[in-house]
Amino acid sequence: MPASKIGPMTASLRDVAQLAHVSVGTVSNVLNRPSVVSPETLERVQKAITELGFVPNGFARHLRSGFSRTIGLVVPDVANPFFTEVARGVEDAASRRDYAVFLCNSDESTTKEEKYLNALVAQQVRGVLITPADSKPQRLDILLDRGIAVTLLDRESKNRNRCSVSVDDIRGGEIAIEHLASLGHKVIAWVNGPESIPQCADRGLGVARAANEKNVTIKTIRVPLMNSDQGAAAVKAFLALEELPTAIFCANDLLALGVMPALLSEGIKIPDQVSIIGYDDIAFAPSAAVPLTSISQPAYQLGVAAAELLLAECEEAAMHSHQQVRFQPRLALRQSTSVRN
Amino acid sequence: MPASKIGPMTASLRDVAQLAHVSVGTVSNVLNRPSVVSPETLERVQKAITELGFVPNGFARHLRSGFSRTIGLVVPDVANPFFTEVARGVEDAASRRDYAVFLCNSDESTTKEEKYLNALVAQQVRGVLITPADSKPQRLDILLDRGIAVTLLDRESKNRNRCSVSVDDIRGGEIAIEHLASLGHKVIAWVNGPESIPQCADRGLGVARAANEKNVTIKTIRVPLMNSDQGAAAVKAFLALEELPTAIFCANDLLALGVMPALLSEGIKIPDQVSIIGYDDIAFAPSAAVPLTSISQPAYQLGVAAAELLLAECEEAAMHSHQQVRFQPRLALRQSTSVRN
DNA sequence: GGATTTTGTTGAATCGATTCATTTACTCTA
DNA sequence: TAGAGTAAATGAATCGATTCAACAAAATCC
Repeated sequence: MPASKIGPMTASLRDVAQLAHVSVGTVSNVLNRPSVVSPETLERVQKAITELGFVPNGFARHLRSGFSRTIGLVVPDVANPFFTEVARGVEDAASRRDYAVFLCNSDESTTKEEKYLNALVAQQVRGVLITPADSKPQRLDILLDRGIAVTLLDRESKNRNRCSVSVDDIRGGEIAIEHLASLGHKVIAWVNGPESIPQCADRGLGVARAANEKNVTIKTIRVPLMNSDQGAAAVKAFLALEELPTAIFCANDLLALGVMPALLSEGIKIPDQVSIIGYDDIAFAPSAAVPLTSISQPAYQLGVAAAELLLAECEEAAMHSHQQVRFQPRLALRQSTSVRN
Repeated sequence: MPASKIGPMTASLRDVAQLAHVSVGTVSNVLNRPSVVSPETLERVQKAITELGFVPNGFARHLRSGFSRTIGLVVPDVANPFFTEVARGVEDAASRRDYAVFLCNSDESTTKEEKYLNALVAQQVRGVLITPADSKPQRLDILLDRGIAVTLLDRESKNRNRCSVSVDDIRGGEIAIEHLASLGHKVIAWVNGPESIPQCADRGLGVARAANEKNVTIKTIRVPLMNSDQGAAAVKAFLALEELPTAIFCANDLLALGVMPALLSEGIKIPDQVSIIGYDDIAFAPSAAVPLTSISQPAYQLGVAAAELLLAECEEAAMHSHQQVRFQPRLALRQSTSVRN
C-alpha cells in the first residue's frame, strides 16, 4: 500500500523551514520579527507558508511565553440581552487588539462560575472579565496569584485592588423611585433578586434612600432569579399584598417583561392602574406590550471599557495602576409609567 | 535583597513531582490514569497538588496530542435570542463532556467569519459549530483538512460530507403561509433577508410553495439585515405597496418586533387590520406589544444536538459517519394573527 | 526456590514554536 | 590586508505535560 498520508496534514514550522531551505529560527523570525530577515529569504519563506497553508500552533506558540492571546468573559446570564450587548462590546474591543474571547455563562451559580474559572486558568487565558455571582471576590484572588489579570464588570471593586467598570446602581435605584414619586406614586412594589447579588443590593439601597427622601412606602418582593418566569411569579405575590401598590419597580427588564403580561392577563391596565419600570433598557423594552420605561445603562460601552482596561493591564502590567470606571444610569421614559390615578 | 519570588508563581508538574518525591510520569498518571497508581502515592501526589494549587497547563497538555478540549461556536448574531438559546444548549452539552466553548459572533459578515475561523484554527480547537454567513461551504474545508471537525448548525449539509443539525425551514415557511391563508388572507407581505442566507432562501421557498398551493399573492420586501431596525424600515416599503396586504410574515422575530411598533405608530391595528407572524419564537415574542404568533424552533435542543454530534465526531473520528439531524418547526399561535376582516 | 507475571514507578523523548548565543558571510576602515 | 563591525541565519535549549519502553519490587505459580 502506498504511503499516502492519512488524516489531517497540519504543516508545522519545521515543514516550512524544510521547504524554504532555512532553519526553524528563521521561519520564526519571519513570523515575529520580519525586519531582521533579508527580503529574499522573507519572500521564500512566505511562499512556503502559503503553499503549506501553515497556521502557527497557538499552544506551542505561547507555551514558552506562558500566555495566550485570549481572555475569558464570565457573565451571569447570556440569555439576558443586557449581557449580550456587553459581550459585543468586549468582543469588538478584544478583536481590535487581536485577542479572542471565551464567553462563559455562570447562570448566577457560584459552582458553575468556579468551574469556568478553573477551565479558564487551564486555558491559560491572559485575563478575565467577570460579573461575579456573589459579593465575595476572594475566589478571584487565585487568578491574580497566577498572574491572570482580573477586571470586574458591572461591579465596583470595593478595595480597589483591581480594575472595575460599573454603573452606579445606587443612583439607578434612586432615579427609578424618584421618577415614580414625581408621578405621585406613594406605595411602590420593588421586585428584587437575592441580596447576595451586588447589583440587587445596590439598587435596593438606592430604592430605600430615595423612598426615604420622597416619603414613599416600598413593598419588597424577593425573587430567587432574575428572569421573566420569576417576573410572572412575582405578580402573584404582588396581588396578595394588602395595600395594593400603584407602581412596580423591577430589578431588571426581564423581570418586568414577565410581570407585564401577567398583570395584563389579570385585567390590570398598564400604566392606568399600575405603572411599571424596569432596569437595563434592553433592546426589547420599547417593543413590549406597553413600551417599558426603564433605567438605561451603556451596556456596549461598559463592555468596551472593561476589555480595554483589562488588556491594558495585561500588556503593560508593570506600569499599570488599577482604576475604577463608573458610568451613570439614566431614565429611558416610555409608556409603562404615568401619573397615579 | 532576599530572593522572594516576584510575579506569578505557577506551579508546574515538575514542582509537584519534586514535592511529592515522585517522577513527573507518576504525577501525570495521577492526573490521567489514577488507577495505575498505588493508593499511598496517589494520596501523596494529590496532597502536593492541592498544596501548590497546581492546575495543569492546557497548552502543554494538548500540545502533544495535538488537540485541545475546546470547540468553536460561530453564530451570525449573538444579540438574537434565538442564537443565545442555541448557545446555551451547546455550552451545556459541551461542558457535560468537559469541553470549553469559544463563542464567536460573525455579524453575518463573511470577513469576520473568516477572521474567527483563523483564530479558531490557531487556538487548535477540536471542532467548530457554525451557522455560515453564506451558502458556500468551501471555506470550511480548510478546517477539515486540518482535522478539525465541523458541524453545520441551523443549516443542512447539502452534499452530506459533514454533520448538520437544522430545522426544516421550507416547511416553516409553508406553515406560516398556510396559517395565514387559513385565516382568509389573500395578499401577504413577506419581509425577508438576503437570498444568500440559506435560512432566508429556504423559508422563501416554503412561502412560494404554500402561496402557490393556497392561491395567495406574496409581496416580497427585501431587507439587508435581520434585526428590528430593519423591521421598522420595512414598514415604509410595506406602506408604499399598491394593494395593501392584510398580513405580514417576517423571516425572524427581530424583524417582526421592529415591524410591530412601526405599524402601531402609523395607527394600524394588529391584528385587526394587519396580522403579523414572525419566525424563531424567541423568549420575547409572548411579551411583545401584541403577543407575537411565530414559527417555533427547538433552539436549545438544536444546540445540544449539534454539540453532541460534533463531540462524537471528535472523539470517535474513525468510526464516525456523518448524519443530518432535522427538527420540525411548529406554529406558536398568539394574538398577532387573526381572521381577515 | 526459581521462573513468571503483575504492579508501580521511572525518566528520556516528544509535541511545535520561541529565544538567544553562536556562526557565517560581508562590508568598512585604518 | 588584518581587524572591527554588521547583518543574516543557525540550531540547540526551552516551555510543561504526555507517552512509553524499561526497570524494580512484589506477588503468584509450578
